[in-house]
Amino acid sequence: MDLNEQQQPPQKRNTTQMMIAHGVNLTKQRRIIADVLFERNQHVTADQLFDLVKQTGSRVSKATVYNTLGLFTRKGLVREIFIDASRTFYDSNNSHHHHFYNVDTGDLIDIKDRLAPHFIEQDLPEGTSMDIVDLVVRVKNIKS
Amino acid sequence: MDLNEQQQPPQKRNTTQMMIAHGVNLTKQRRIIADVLFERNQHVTADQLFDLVKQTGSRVSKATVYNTLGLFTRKGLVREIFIDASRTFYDSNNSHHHHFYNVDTGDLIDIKDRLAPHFIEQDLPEGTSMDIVDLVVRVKNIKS
DNA sequence: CTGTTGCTTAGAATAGTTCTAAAAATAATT
DNA sequence: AATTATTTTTAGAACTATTCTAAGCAACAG
Ligand SMILES: [Mn+2]
Ligand SMILES: [Mn+2]
Ligand SMILES: [Zn+2]
Ligand SMILES: [Zn+2]
Repeated sequence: MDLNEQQQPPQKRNTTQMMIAHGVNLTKQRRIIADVLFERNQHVTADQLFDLVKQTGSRVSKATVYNTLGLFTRKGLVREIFIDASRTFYDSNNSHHHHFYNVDTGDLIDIKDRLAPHFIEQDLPEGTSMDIVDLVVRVKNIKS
Repeated sequence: MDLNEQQQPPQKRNTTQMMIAHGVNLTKQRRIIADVLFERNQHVTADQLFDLVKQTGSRVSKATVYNTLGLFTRKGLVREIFIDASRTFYDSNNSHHHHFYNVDTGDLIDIKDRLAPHFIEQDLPEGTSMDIVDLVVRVKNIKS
């Protein structure tokens, strides 16, 4: 339902370095957002992230949270995951991996290995059965 | 951008039979919608389907289009494909397959075979390169 | 008929997201 | 430093896909 802890050990990342490496200009608000977002591997909605920032005592507008998530996505710092029309998650773990989404609980958790879809069924989370495999390969035009 | 023709030959399907087989009660509006939707394999948004129905001269409310697509989805007649927060497509081909989505053109086309994601790169549509593979395995709780 | 249930409908409401336009911060230039 | 240009933030309005509401209609059973 809410934030989903990840299995990987939470290695503290240098958010300043990350932003510079990806060509993101540093600002006060972006630092705050990045620090909260990359504190650990997690899947958060824009609204959840907005709340998390608030909980640290810092004040960042919701518009900036959206703007920053969009920027981070374009720059490759985070991955957008579209679960349905009203559930967009941002994945602070930008490495290549896929997800289990539990339609009953709303849990969104990582698939550890790059398993072929046909073999995933063997490794479902405890107490769950396969619902639907949604694979969308997004391609882009080769710029000429 | 708009409706994407599919590669498969459009075999006319008996929509009445389909609905009965899936436990959908027959109504005037559901027949109209099913006839338009299953006329061929296609990926349509609710709004596009609403327009298509209008073009046949029949009048069905937008609410009923949404209700019917929801019902058809629950009964397994169609598949929902969530491309992003404002793009939900309904696939009139409910057989197990995946999709290429072109982020530049908006084209949504079928992936013919059940390829493992790692081998898909070899078979991209002409003039496109891989953007992102979005695989979400939806699981559900085993009811006790 | 009469009541019950299921279905359709218009329009209102919801909610996630984007837009707008102005202020603030930051950087560049003289 | 002072001025100018650029970027960023912000509150709130606007947008839009979808869902909800509540009333009417259709089908059907008793
Ligand atoms: Mn909240
Ligand atoms: Mn339209
Ligand atoms: Zn993840
Ligand atoms: Zn398809």
